[in-house]
Amino acid sequence: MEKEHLGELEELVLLLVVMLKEEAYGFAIRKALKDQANRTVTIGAVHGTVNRLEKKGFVESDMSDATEVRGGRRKRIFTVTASGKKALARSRDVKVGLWMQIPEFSIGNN
Amino acid sequence: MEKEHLGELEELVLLLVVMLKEEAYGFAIRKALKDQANRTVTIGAVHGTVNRLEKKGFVESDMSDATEVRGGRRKRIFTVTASGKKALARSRDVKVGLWMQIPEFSIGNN
DNA sequence: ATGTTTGTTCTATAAAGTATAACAAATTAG
DNA sequence: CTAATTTGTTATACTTTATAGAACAAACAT
Repeated sequence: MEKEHLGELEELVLLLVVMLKEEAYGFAIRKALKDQANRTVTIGAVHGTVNRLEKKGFVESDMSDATEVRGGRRKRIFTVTASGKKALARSRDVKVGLWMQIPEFSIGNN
Repeated sequence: MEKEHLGELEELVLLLVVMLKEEAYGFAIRKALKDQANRTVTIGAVHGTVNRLEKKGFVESDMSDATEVRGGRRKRIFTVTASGKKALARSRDVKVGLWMQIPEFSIGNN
């Protein structure tokens, strides 16, 4: 329990997978990235990232049934694993720990 | 004001540069990384990172005078720039914003 | 049946992160 | 004085993450 840290985009994507729940698939993640994190990336970047996260065991994926939306084909839905949640909590704790030691950056400020 | 985001190690190193103040040089950053962030990296990794941060304008550096410590040669001291502080604040705001939307990860929990 | 929409997969390149070795200056021991 | 030791930075090579774009696939509409 010391290795495996999340890259910067990996962390954002993983957080959004948690937030999006049953709606966590490529395009939706990309949209959330833009809306919620002000981060514009291509769809290829998103899929590359979730694939990496899956290989690391931080998410799992399953194909959904197709919806009855225009064109709506099957989606690959991602869900966070227990290991993924731990990685997120660790990353958060490290950063919060550092911020708290810097008055200028303590949460709430600025 | 939208581009230029910090990598994961870049963010930690930049935060430590802020914390270490006049003691922010290669070896000290590496030690703080281990003590404060539980992150073990080689000294080459640290220097590569601060060099990148300097190229991006997030830190500046100056050679200090040699100290009277055994072997103590001149150190390259890094200081955060206004632009670096903004990048840190932005990164923090994005993450705090996401965490707050996820009860499970809201600060204080876990 | 063919075009449009919604979505994933593939491939290539750039940027970030890691490890190791080479180099440099100051200190101390002989 | 000069060798070895300590404290530190630079250089180089390699792997992993991040980015972009195009190719591909299925469902729906006409």
